[in-house]
Amino acid sequence: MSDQISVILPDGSERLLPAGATGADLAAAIGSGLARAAVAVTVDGELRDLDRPLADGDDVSIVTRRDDSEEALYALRHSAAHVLATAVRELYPDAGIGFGPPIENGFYYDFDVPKPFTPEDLEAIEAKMAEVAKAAYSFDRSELTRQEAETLFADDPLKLERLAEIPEDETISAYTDGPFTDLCRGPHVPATDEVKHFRLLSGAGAYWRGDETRQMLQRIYGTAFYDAKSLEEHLHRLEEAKKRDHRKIGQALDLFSFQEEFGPGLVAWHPKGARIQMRLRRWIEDLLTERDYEFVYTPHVTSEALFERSGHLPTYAENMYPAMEGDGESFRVKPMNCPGHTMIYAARPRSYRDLPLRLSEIANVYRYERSGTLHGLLRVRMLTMDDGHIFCTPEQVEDEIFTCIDLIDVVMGTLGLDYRLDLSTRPEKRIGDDATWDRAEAALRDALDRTGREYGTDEGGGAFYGPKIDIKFKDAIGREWQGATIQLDFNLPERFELEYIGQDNQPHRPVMIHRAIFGTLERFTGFLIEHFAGAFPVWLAPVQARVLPITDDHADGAAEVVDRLRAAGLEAELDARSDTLSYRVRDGEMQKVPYLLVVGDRELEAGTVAVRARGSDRKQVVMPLDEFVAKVTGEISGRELAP
RNA sequence: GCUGGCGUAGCUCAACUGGAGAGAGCAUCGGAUUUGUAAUCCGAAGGUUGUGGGUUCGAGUCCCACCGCCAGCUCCA
Repeated sequence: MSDQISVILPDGSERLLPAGATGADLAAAIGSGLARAAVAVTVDGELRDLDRPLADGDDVSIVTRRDDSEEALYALRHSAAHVLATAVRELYPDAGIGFGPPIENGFYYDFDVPKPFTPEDLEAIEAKMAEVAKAAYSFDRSELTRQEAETLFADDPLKLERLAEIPEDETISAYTDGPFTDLCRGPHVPATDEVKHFRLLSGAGAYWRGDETRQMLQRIYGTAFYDAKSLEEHLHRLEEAKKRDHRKIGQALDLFSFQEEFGPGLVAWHPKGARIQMRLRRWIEDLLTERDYEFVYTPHVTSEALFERSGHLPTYAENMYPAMEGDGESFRVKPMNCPGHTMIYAARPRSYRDLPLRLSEIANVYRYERSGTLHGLLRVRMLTMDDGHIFCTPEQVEDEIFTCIDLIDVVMGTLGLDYRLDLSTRPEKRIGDDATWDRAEAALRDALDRTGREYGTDEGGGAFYGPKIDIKFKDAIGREWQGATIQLDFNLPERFELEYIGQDNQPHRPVMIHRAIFGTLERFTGFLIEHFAGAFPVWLAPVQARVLPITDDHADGAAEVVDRLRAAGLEAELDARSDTLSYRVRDGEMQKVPYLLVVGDRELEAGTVAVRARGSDRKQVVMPLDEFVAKVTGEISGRELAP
């Protein structure tokens, strides 16, 4: 064995190091500044501790606390989780130790303790963490035999369980920081004093291994950064996100309500919220009409037999409202539209000439979601799907998928949203033969390739009845949302024995595509509220213009302006309250009205309006009323992101 | 569904360790004011303290059950 090794740096250059040199040694060899900033390394793309030896030929990159990379934060937060566990063990020596991974924006750790942590407990733990951090314990890695590990964690049943699952050929490692040792794959920052800027955020119950049949542990969530400013910014973002909460804004703007009298998860759309719904609905209906969809209506309550046949009752019953009885028969409220649409397909013989048959129904469906999962508009029990099903030949799948993605692109583009596509392929448990799956996945891939967009692949993430494409998009503050889905289905055509007569005069089985663009109007509206923080572009805004007469003398003139706006199709209202103009301007701004039109002597004489666009402070533009109408109707018909 | 927390006027929040008729701001209503771009003044009304039991001389406050909401888990559009 040579006494020197050569490693490759990110710029492609090679560096000679003594055999046994570590990442820290490499950093020191490059420069003292780098050595001080280094927290970890990546070797061939894999994140590792700084103090592990490098091997000849390794592709090494130093991860520093300054580069704010995902890797750097990963190592820090993973270490912060250990600091948390160290602190908890100091305060609660008998606490069982579950998992403590870094997660997006932070970390958590699960503990087995007899009593949940209170906010005061969290404060005490946070204080203890600061002590642990200050003590600057180094994170020491040790590799253990299975035997040693079992001895070491003999008192920790959760760790033993985890240990038993580690494959024979995998190295078992543990990390020690001061008084605490944890079974852990690593890597970590060099020492606990790197964990300076952290905050514990909340505590909550979490099932061991995420399995609801297992015991519940107490999870503590926290976050950590390398510098105080980033931590502050993150906490500030959390505050901002709270202000955007659609439940708060929905209340403030009088868009919708949830009331005990309706029942959990059941939303009542007030007039202003209903306007948003209506705009979205008309928009998607127009888009679908242009794309040769046919609109259908199917019963909201149907015989239970339909859902027996579709397979929903055997597999989906717990998400369905209980049966209601009548004339000795059982009926169910529909949780999905697909069985109904399938029946429409099956209502008469189909020829290949009829295909593709594109059916859409923007209908309310009801799902009996578990009570604990309900969440504002984002998770409800009455939901309005912009549902559609395409029945087509296998050869048509690619074109149809492409058209669906293109439609999504139009919708996302109009709203100014960046999105990404993910293909989910065949899972272990599935129906249909491999040839069918091969063809289906290839069709989805070809359609995705045709878009020219990048897409991710989730191998094995498809539904048992077919592969799918998911759309994820980011909102104004960087949060990712699950949006549209396009799903291939071999199951329902099978169950309902759907057929079409092909060119060869033989019966064939069609492919069914489920797709929703918004997903549900409820969730999508909730998303839009948070994305725009209630300040909708004028085409979506529930009130598009509000007219403010300066004094009572201008009220009649202002009312005429309102009439004129309404005649032009705008949602306009008059605010002739006897409060000061300032007061009414403030109210209009708080109600997020896109345009406030002030009307006084000057305007009435000249036939103009003084336009204050939302958020423009004192800047106002005086323009002829006709010009304003032309401008805004243009913005509305173009669905512009204005003002 | 599970674990924990919370539930006071339309909204946001007060009410000392259980102690007299549960207070305030905003919103609402009435009056005054007639306003030129983010809160004019005065007044009034508004609550069986989520619901139902219980403990107590006395319960918004303590106990139990139920309902709902919130956070998280699980599930998911």
